[in-house]
Amino acid sequence: MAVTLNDIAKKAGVSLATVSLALNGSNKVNKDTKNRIKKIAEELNYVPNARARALVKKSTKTIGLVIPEVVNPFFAELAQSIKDYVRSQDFNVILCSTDYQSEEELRYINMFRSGQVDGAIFACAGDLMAEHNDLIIKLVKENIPVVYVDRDGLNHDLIPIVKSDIYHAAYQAADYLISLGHKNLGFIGQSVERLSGVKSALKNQGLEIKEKNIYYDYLKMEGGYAAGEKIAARDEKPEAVVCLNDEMAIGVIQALIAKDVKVPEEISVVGIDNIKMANFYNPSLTTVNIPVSKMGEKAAEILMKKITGKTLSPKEKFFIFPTKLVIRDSTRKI
Amino acid sequence: MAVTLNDIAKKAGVSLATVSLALNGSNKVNKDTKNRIKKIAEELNYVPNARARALVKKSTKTIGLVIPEVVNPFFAELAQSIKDYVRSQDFNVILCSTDYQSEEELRYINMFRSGQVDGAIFACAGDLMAEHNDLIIKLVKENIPVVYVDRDGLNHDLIPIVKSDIYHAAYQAADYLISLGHKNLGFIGQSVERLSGVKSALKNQGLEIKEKNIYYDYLKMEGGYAAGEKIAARDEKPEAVVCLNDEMAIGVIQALIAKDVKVPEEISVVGIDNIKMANFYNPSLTTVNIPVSKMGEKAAEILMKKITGKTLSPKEKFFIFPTKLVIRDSTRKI
DNA sequence: GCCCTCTTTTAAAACGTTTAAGTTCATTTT
DNA sequence: AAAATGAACTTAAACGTTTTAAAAGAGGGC
Repeated sequence: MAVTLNDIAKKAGVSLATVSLALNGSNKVNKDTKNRIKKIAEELNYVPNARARALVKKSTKTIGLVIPEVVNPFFAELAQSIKDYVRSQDFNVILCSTDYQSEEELRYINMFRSGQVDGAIFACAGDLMAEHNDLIIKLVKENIPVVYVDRDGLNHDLIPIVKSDIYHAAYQAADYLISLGHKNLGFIGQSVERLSGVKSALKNQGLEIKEKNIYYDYLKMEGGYAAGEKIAARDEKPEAVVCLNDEMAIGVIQALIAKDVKVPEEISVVGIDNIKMANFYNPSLTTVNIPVSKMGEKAAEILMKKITGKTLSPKEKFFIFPTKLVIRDSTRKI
Repeated sequence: MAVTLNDIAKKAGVSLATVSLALNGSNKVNKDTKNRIKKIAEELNYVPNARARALVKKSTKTIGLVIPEVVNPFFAELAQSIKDYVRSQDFNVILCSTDYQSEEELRYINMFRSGQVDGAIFACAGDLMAEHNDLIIKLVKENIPVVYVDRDGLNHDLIPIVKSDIYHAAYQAADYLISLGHKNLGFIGQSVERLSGVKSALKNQGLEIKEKNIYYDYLKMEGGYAAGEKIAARDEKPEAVVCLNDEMAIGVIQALIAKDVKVPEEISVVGIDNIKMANFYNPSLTTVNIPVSKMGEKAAEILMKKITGKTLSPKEKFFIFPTKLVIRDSTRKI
């Protein structure tokens, strides 16, 4: 059905090889024949068969992007920026969301091994995925380059990592709250790294976090809401809370407001990420900016370098982005 | 480097065909040899080459999903639901966001023609993309099935369409505002279909929309914010506004609040879509639910039917989902 | 007319599968 | 004992490119 090189060859009265060479712009074929062939290809509405080409070129011009979910502004922005970069190099991205399921990630790893992609980016998947690190290293050894985004791996030579200083982000958030005069802080979410950032900011001022002010809720808005409800129900509340991310922060605020606890008058709330909504929420959200678009772009750039066989600078093997406090209306001075 | 059927064949002392048959579970090969072959394949860590398989099977087990942007809760949810469905059939999705650029869509159409996907879904792209409808029809005739989601096409036999009754959604929104006692309505966004829904709800009550209450701003939060600022600056404001989508509604509310115009006390605002944030915003947003996940799933289901050569019922060629008013706190009775 | 060189074209292998059409050999049928 | 059947396996073509090595042709110099 579809037009092939052979069809063009017959019509042009030349061999298939000449057609291939001509269409790929080889300078070994006569200019006139080249033009004639191109014209015929145009007429016949020829499109090279990507599947056949992939087989011989050993490349699909496609990368895999593994993220927990697209329905999450942070990952959506990451996906967008990665897609934008690779598209500029004529690559495509296969969307691989795992929904935080370990088996799903496994399925993707196996798919990658089959050569359906030329490389892959794995973004922050939580600790449960750590068990796959060995498999991913195997993948890399089988010549499918991988780069990590905000995910811990041991072997930066094999798997470059692009990350933000998430520990420092939490530190900045807590430190700012302390500077506003808050002493009794809370933390919402499960993240060892962030929690320890908060703790060390407190420690620097001779303060501590109370165990009962730590809420290990689910890392989405619903989780934040649940934590907010529990806080609202307490007599003696924390004065300010740091949330794992902006979505949780919004959930917390929404729950507090629903229970008539005023933000920031009664409790200051700060998020992490600086998603777009942080600026449009009411009250607008004080947060720590994570330059996710830049991170995505850098990760894509590094991956493309690996795919095209370029060598990486040491810095590119462990690329860390700074974070920045963004002050808005969900926090106030005591 | 990578293990092939041939390697296994040699090691097992059989022909390559037998190996292929055995691994694909054919019952034409002796049980013992089958097991022996499978064991060897396992030992050698064999993974079938997806590129080679794609060539002979004329299928990549991949579909393309064309959306304007991922960074948009509506499309993110659409993408997620589509991905979930096709994944259950062992397919993958290539993320094709156009950023509302017509040329980008064109590039994707050409990529699809090259056989890199087995089918594609095109989601609501606005009127500027209409020029591609003919090309997309050509694509379908070249045996790449397509289904539209909330996008107008003429030929439902060739291109099935899954949509929500967006006209009715706007009608419901306006009708509800009228029932609350509002007479002087506004509309924000560019959408012929939605605007006419609003107009006809008004007409039914002998009312009309004033031209100066229509704001043709850009369909994102920033656009909503811009419109909200303009409204806040007016002396005689509309009593209530219908927004093209929830994001715009949030932008409008944020601008109004920033200018000390109370929502809903002074102006009622209603959105369309019912994104997750609508429920978590403050005030929570009255909106009209568009069942985007269901739409995505249905579109994926229909596309898979076409890919696997099943015939569609007439209903599936034009599948329309009902919308539903969701009353929250951004509207109030006069 | 012959040898060289240079340009242009072609044949054929390769990529790694799937699968239709054999072949072989043991077993059953007549 | 010859013929038919059937199970188990193999051969080889096919998928549509790319690419290398070889062939063919065109001039040029002697």
